[in-house]
Order: sequence, then structure tokens, then C-alpha cells
Amino acid sequence: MQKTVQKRTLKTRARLIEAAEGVVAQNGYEALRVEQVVQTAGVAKGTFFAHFRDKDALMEIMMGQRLNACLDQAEATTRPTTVSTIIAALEPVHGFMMSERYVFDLLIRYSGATGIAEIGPIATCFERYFRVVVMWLEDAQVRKDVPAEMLAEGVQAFAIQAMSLKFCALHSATSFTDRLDAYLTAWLTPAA
Amino acid sequence: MQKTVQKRTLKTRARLIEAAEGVVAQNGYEALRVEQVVQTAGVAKGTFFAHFRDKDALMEIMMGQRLNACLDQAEATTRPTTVSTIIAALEPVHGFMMSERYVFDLLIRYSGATGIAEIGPIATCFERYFRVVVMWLEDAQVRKDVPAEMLAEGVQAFAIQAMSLKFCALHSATSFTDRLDAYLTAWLTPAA
DNA sequence: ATTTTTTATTGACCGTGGTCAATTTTTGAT
DNA sequence: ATCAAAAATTGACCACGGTCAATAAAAAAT
Repeated sequence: MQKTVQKRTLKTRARLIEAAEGVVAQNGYEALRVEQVVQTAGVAKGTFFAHFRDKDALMEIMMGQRLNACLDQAEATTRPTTVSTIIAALEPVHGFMMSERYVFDLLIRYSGATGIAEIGPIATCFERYFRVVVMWLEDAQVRKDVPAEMLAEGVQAFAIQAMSLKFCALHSATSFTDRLDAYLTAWLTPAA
Repeated sequence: MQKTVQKRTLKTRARLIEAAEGVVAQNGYEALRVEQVVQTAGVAKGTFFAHFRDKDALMEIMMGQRLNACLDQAEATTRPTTVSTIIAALEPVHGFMMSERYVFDLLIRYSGATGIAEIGPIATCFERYFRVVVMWLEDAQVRKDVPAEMLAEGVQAFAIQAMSLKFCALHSATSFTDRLDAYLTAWLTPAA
């Protein structure tokens, strides 16, 4: 009982994603409407949902691609060993995450797997972010009383916290980079 | 040009919130439908939106109340001075935050003020959480090389991280409390 | 009291995400 | 080539949050 995939399926799917990417390029992620995507792609609405569970599933795919590209960039830098170089290396990733509030919210919501064995593109990206940071930290000038894995989880937590505060009217005084720098210095190289 | 508020307004608003609370008590937050709330309250749909900007605004009010009650509980404990007692004191708060995935997501989304001078009930609660933890940390057995304010922001960040991972299929092995304990020990009382 | 102005309520209507039985297209067997 | 089974597509339809011009009720002015 194999379910053969027709080549037209792949074509339709590609057309949908292409159309969606065009819409996003023009108006951003938040303004994307399924109706506009299917019209641009020249298919019926039902077709969209035959290809993607829901609108968020398409968002996950598109944002996952962008995130992976940003992570490629991050990994292409010379291996950072200090707090400030780590932050600099992650700049493309964080930049995209903060590009739109809608993007940030959606990324956070899907950063963990939603169901059992149901790990989506965004959760995968967060896992990759984590692994990259672990790798960097393993031979960086940081505290060694705690495993690199935990340090990396902390980096992620602090990055999200700094991004959150960036969107927050109350704490908009300090810049994202300055705040993250202070957090990570205290976390990775404690003085007491 | 004062806009006088009629007493019937307050009554209608109270009826709406009461109705909403009943619905939530029965089916949880996620299942709440505006239609059901207005039916229970015996008003028209338009009235709902004359009282609350949108459905989320009502959610914010209800969750804010619950959160404040949890924070009252937290503050009623004998002032915690160690990592484990801090975690224990915050248990009611974290418990509510993790009670439903929908609740967690919404809280995170509104944890920062959404607009300038537009600080809502949930953001206020997060501010209170922060203040309470600062107060505790000020005379707790923790590192002093970093201001208590930053330590408290870290506590919040790690708590959110631990809650996120709790909802995540990948990392469900470690319990929330154990994970948060490890985080906070490393953050508040570093050994190197 | 009567009129005017302000405030609150109403419900028909809209936008948008999502569903599903019916239809069309493709595939594979004969 | 023909036909039956499987897969993909369609579009009318639904659910639900949210809007707004019309109406009703209350408060203020006369």
C-alpha cells in the first residue's frame, strides 16, 4: 500500500510556496492571506489545505528556510570564542527573529515540538541553534563548572528574553545587543 | 468634556466577565467562544466588543486576575533565600502558567507591553513577578557581582525556558522543577 | 416636562481560516 | 485502448472573531 506521489503534486506545492514567498516579500509575513496565495498560485483554496495542515504550517516552512539560511551564515563565520563575537555571529539569526513581531511570536510558539514525534521546521532550527552554540562554547573562554549544553540553553533563554524586552515599550531604552551582552557576560563568565 | 459612565455599563461588564469565568471554569481558556459568553451574559455580540477591544483583552483581564492571586500566594510565603525555596514559592505562579498551552502562549505574547504607554494586565503581572524576585534576591545567598535586577530578569528567562521545554516533546524527560533548579543554581550561585 | 446631547446596545454583516463531499486527473492492471 | 482504483483538486460551505450604522436608553440642558 504505497501512496504514490504524483509529480503534479510537487509542482503545485512549489507554486504555492513560491506564491507565498512573493506575497511575503511584498507585504511581510503578518499580512499574508491564504486567499491571495492561492489566487497568485492559480489554485483553489482547498488545495492549499491539502498541502499544508494550516496557514501556520506554511509559515513554519518559510520561516524555517530563512532561519536555516541565517544559521548557515552564522556557521560560516570564524568560530567565535568570546561573548561579543558570539553575539556578532548570531546577529543574522536574531535579526530575522526580530524583523516582525508576528514572526517573533510565531517562532516562539513553535520553538518546541508541538506533539509527540511532531517536530516541525522551526523546532528543528532551534535545535540547530542550540547545537551550534554548544559547539562554540566547548572551546570558548567560558566557565567550565557547568556543561556546555546547559550554557547553550541559557544563551537561548537570554536571547529570547532580550528580544522580548526589545519589543516591550517599557524597556526599550537599552539596545538589544547591549542587553544581551550584559546577560551573557554574567552567565558565561561569572566573577563570583 | 468628561465622559460619564453609566452604572449599567459596569453591570454589563461585570456580567460579561462573570459569564466568561463560568465558561472558563467549565471548559478551560482555549475553548472559550465569544458567542457563548454573550449568550450566557444575555447581551448582543457587539456589546462584548464595546467593553473589550478584542477577545484577547478579556483573556488578559481574567488571566491577570488569576496571576495576581498566585503572586499573592507567593508573597505570603516566608521569604525564600535559597534556589529551592524560591522555586517552591513561585510554584503557584508557574503552575498556572503551565496549566494550558494556550495560557502559556498568550501570557508570553502579552508579557511585554504591546504599545507605547499601553501596558496591559499581563505585562503588569510580569513586572510584579520581577519586583518580587528582586526583593527576595536582595538578601538571599546569591552572587553579588551582578545587580539583583539582572538576576531577576535571568530567573524569569530561565523559568520561561524551563516551561517551554516542558511543553516540548523532545525534552520531556527532565521535570520542570529539576530543570529550573539546575538553571537557577548555575545562574545564582556559580562555582567558577 | 420637553428637548438635546451623550452614552450604551443591538444584530446584520464582513473577513478570513479551515472543511469536505463531489469531481477531475493520474496511475496501473488487463 | 479500456477500465478500476488511487490521488489530487475544486468550490460551496461553516465557524468564529470582529465592525458599524441604526436604535434605545440615560443624562444634561432648556
